[in-house]
Amino acid sequence: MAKDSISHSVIRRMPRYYRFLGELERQGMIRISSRELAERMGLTASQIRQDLNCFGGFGQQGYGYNVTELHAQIGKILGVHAGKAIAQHIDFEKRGCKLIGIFDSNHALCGKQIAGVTVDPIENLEAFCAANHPVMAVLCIPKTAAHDLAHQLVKLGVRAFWNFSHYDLRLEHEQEQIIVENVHLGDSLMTLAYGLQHQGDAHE
Amino acid sequence: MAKDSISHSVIRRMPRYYRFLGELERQGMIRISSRELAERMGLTASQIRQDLNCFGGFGQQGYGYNVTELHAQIGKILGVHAGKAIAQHIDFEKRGCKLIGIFDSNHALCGKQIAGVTVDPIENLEAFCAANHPVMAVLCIPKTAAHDLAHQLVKLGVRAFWNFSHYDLRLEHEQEQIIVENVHLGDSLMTLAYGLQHQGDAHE
DNA sequence: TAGATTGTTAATCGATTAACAATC
DNA sequence: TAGATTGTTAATCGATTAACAATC
Repeated sequence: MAKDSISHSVIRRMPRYYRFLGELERQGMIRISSRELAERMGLTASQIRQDLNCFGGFGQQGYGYNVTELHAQIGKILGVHAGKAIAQHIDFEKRGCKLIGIFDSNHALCGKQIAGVTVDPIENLEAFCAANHPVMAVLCIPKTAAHDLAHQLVKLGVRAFWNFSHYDLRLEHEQEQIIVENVHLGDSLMTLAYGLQHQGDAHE
Repeated sequence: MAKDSISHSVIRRMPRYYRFLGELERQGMIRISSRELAERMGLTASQIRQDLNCFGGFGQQGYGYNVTELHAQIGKILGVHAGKAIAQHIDFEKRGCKLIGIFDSNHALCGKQIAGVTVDPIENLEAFCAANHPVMAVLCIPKTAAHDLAHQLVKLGVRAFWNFSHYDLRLEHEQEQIIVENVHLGDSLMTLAYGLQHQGDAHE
């Protein structure tokens, strides 16, 4: 049975299960045991069973898990709707989202097409939100602008932020909860650089 | 005193300390206590002191930490060399790295400039590596190509991978350790979408 | 010196792993 | 039925927090 509240570490692992199961399904695999999935993913079988049982008993004793069904179940949990695999790098639709507008303050970019969407001047943002009620915003802007723009967007009804500015967004709203995923690619790069520098430090 | 091996959770937090301290320094702050830094970063003072003491005692009892010094120390730990703030979104130099080559299999893109570097056809990759000995590679390619290209790059001497393909790279090398930072923006987006769907689930 | 705040040890908490009864 | 493998409880491990003596 689904628990009251799922820990963040569990949720963060779900998309990875989703990816692996999608791949296995594509390869024609019908069933898989927690032991084998664990091997492939570099986890323990226990952990996989624990994780999945946060959401429900998707397996069958003596058999394992049906790949297609488990993939679909996790897709449902994560809110992935049926969607065509169209776009390029980040396939929004495949992940249950639809890219409906792109804005830039640099007018030289406006009018150009990105992933099938025309770039609009930032001045049109307010009218666009009033007309289309977007629920999520992707911020790829300098950190100096991130705070103000995010607050403006909250006023315009945006409730989720995928934030790539080098700034830790923390947003409040009286009525509703605002959710933020801060990506920080710079931090990721520095973590990698640290590893590079300390390569071979660990004896053994 | 620096510990033998630092846990990954600690290392992942260091770039964030680095960012915050850089900002505080820029604002002219001279000293800061673990308590105040904790408040600003949304952590506990204990955790900050524990984290920093993995690398050494940078503070002073009764005083706190010198912002500039601590920032510099963490920069040193993370391997950030002096570097001019030039490029746009990901400022490699600011993070101790230098972008020296970009390759694409799409010949239409070759010849164009990105962040001051000319895009080369992928066919030139091998000659480029022989001449320049790059130590890190950033992979923004379809997952079908990631595995093979990464192995080719290991043969060409690359020892660190910043991997954006939707594929979990795991690389081995007899002599040297290969380090990989798998980014998975798709997973990040799905985590966000989950939160959006379950907004307000948590009572209170 | 007295007050503040670190560095560090001990206690707590949460997440991962192990074990095993339930059951397909 | 016997074998396999889950779902779930208990044990372990690691990370975070609390406490406090050291000391600036």
